[in-house]
Amino acid sequence: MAARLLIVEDDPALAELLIWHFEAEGYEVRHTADGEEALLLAAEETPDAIILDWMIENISGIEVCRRLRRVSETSAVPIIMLTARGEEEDRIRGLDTGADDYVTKPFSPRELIARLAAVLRRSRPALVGKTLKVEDIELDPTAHRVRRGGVEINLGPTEFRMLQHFMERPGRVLTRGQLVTGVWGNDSDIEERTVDVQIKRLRAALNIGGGKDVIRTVRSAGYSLG
Amino acid sequence: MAARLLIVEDDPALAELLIWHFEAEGYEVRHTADGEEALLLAAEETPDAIILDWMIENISGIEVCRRLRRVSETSAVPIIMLTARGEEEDRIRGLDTGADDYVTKPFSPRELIARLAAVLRRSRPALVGKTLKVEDIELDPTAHRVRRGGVEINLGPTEFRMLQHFMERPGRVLTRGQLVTGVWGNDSDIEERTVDVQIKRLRAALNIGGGKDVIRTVRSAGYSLG
DNA sequence: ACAGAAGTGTCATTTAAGTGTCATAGTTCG
DNA sequence: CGAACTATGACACTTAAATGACACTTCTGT
Repeated sequence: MAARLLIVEDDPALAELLIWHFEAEGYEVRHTADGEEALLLAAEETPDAIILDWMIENISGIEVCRRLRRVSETSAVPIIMLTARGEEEDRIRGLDTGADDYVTKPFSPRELIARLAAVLRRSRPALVGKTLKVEDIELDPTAHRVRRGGVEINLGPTEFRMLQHFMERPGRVLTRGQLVTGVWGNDSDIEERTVDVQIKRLRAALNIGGGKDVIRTVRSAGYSLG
Repeated sequence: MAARLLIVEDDPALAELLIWHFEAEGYEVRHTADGEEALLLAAEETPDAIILDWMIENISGIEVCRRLRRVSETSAVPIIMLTARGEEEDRIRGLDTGADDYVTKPFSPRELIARLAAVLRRSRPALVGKTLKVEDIELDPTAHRVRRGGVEINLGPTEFRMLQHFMERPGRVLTRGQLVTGVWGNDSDIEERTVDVQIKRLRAALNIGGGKDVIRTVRSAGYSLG
C-alpha cells in the first residue's frame, strides 16, 4: 500500500520537481498551490503526510498548519514544512504550530525524502515495513501476517486492512465514516452498517483462541483498539 | 504523567544544561555518559524519548541508535540525535539509522525542547497535553476515554459530552441554558430540568469509585466542575 | 474454464444501552 | 414555615449496536 502524500507548494517548478521525486519513490502524490484548497483536500483524503511550503498564496503555510491541526481528521497527519528562512525563531514557531519537521531551502530532494521516511516511521510504521504491536497482537504488514499471543490468525483481506488501520492508531476512536474511507477507500459507497459486520468478523477472528475482546465499541462514536 | 527522558551525553557541562532545562519543562530525566550503559538503561526503563549525542565514549552514537532500534523494547522509542557536524550525508545516515530527528550543535535548548515536543506529539500524544485534566479526572477526547484516579470510567455519550464541556471550562459555572446548547446543541428543545437528571447521572458515574463529588451545584445559577 | 471454498455487502431482526420526562421527595434560605 | 430550587427513582421511549441469514463476488486449485 503506497503512502499518500499531499504537497502544498506554489512554485510550479519546485512542485514538479518534488512530485517527480516522490512518485519515483513510490508515493502517491496530490498537489495544490492553494492553502484553502489544501485544507479541503487534506480533510477529504487524509493523506499519510503533508509537505507544506511556508509561504504560499492566500494564507501562510503556518496558518494552514495550525488549521490542519485543529481539524480532527487531519490533526494526526504528520507535516513537514519547507521554509526559505533559517532563523531559529521561525523554526520554533513552525514546530510549536504542529509541524513535525521542517526543511530549509535550498534542500536536496534526497534529504527531504529521508526526512519524510523518518516522520512516517513514527506515525505509520507499517508504511516503512515495521511490524505493529498492540497488546498481544502482532501484525506484519509485509508478510501479511497476524499473530495473537504468538498464535497465527487467519484474516480475510478486509479484516486485515481494518486491523492494520486500527493498529496504526492504537487507542484512538474511529468513526464508521473514517473506517469506511480508511479501509475501503475514499470513493467507496459502502453502507456504514457494513462496518459493524466487518467489526464483528474481525472480533470473531481475533478471539478465536479465546482471548478477551480488544476492540472497544464506543456508542454513538465508533470503535477503537486496545 | 510526566514523560520520561534518557539523555546520553558525555560532555558534563552540556549534560547538566540539558538536564536542568528538561526538568524545568517537567520531564523526568535520566542521564548517562556511556553508550553501553545507555542501552541497558533504555531497555530497562523504556523512556518516552532518548536524546543521544552523536559522539560519545565507547561506541558512537550512531551505533547506539542502531542497537536501540534492534531491541524490541526500545525499537519504538523516538530518538533525537545531537550532532556537531552539519553535512547532509551525516544527517541522512542519522535518519536512516532510525533517529527521528537530529539537532545540530550549537543549538538553543529552546529549539531542542520544541523538537522533542514535536516528536512526542507523534508517538505519545497523551504526553503532550492532548488530554484534559481537572483534579484527578482525565479525559482523552481522541480515545474517548475517562479516568478518575487512574481508574477507567464508563460514560454514555451525553454524559461524555457534558463532562468534556465542563472540563474545557474548569471552575466555571454553567447555567442550564448554556449546558443545553453546549451539550445538546443549539437547536434542541430539551427541558431544562433534564439537565439536572443528566448531572445526577454524570455524578453517579464519576463517583463510582467512591471519590468525592466534583460537580458543584450553584443554587439558582447552574453547575460547575472542580 | 470450472467447481468448491472463502470472503463480502446488505438487510431484517434481536438485543442492549442510553435518554427525556414527570411525579415526588428533599434542601436551602429568607 | 413556605417559596424556590434541586435531587432522585421510575418508566416509557429512542437510538444504536450485535447478530444471523443470504445472495453475490472473488479466489484457488485442478
